[in-house]
Amino acid sequence: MNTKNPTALIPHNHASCIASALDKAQTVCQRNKVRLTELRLRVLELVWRSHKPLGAYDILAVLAKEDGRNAAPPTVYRALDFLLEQGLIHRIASLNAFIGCSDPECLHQGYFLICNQCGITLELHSDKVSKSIHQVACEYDFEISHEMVEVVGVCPNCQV
Amino acid sequence: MNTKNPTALIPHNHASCIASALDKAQTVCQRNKVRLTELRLRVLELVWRSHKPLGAYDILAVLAKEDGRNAAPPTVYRALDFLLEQGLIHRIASLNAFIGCSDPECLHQGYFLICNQCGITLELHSDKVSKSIHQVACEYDFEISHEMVEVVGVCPNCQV
DNA sequence: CACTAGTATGTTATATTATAACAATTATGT
DNA sequence: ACATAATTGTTATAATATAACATACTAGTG
Repeated sequence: MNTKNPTALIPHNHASCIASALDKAQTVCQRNKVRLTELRLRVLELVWRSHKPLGAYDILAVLAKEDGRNAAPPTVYRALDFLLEQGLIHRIASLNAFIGCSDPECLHQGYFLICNQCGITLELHSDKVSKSIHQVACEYDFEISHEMVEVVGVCPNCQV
Repeated sequence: MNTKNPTALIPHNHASCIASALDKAQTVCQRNKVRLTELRLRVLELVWRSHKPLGAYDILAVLAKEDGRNAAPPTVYRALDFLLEQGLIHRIASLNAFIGCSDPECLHQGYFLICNQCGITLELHSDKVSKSIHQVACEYDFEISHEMVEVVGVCPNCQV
């Protein structure tokens, strides 16, 4: 019953994914009146290199290898914190890793489908999921500030 | 619209929470033909000391202080892994911590409401949430193996 | 009972992820 | 150019987790 074919799961020109993400980031940062510095832009680009979540220390390694920038962890974590605050990336708690936000221009919760074979991770925006969570929280008189939904399984490409 | 009053959020005889959890654990382990050793039982008891998720190193500290057992991390992590496998506890990914499973006698996914003020964490079993997640996964032809739903917010007790 | 195979725990070392604290540098508005 | 704030650099360390191998315990078998 596959009714959706997200870009991440089909062959595509990924360069344009990256370009579009960096473009949107510029827009968002201008709107928010914050500075998308060279470092932050570079970290965002690295996060967007694939549709798989990327760890902070992986980013550090690329910065060292490709940019000759022997940065220490705080440098990367600060850039990641900035990108998180601006809604340009999400953190995947179950993987201690980060992934580009598919729609940074509007604030939202991200729900994720994570393939445990290939690592590709889809970001969903499901009203049904959102509503069911808010409803059950409401039943418990619980005031939601943040939702984390990470669904691990096997993507269609990796199913035998 | 508070329609539910979970034990964790109201004053209660917590000793009986613990006793009941340890009791159920015995049952589960007998059924699964696995050994609930002294250490594993003790770790489970510590996890059940409160309705707040407990870190592995907190457990280590209690073992050292109260039991004079100067265990190293692997000792605790192995006990935790065992308890996870038997479905006696859940791991809260966003907190790197562990909480007792409220209904270990049947296998299930746990959805959690986590209070960011007092730390108390409720485990939910919501068909609505479950169905919405499975439905959206199905739309993407995604085969679920594990769901993580951790909702952070403020519990009724902590609301101003 | 002694032996053995399997399970559980102990121990040492180290990997991985993340943050605190302070110094140096760079950008921005006046 | 100057003062201020924001950003990045740097050093050290905290917090979480696992690998690898040694020892001890348990349960079943002859």
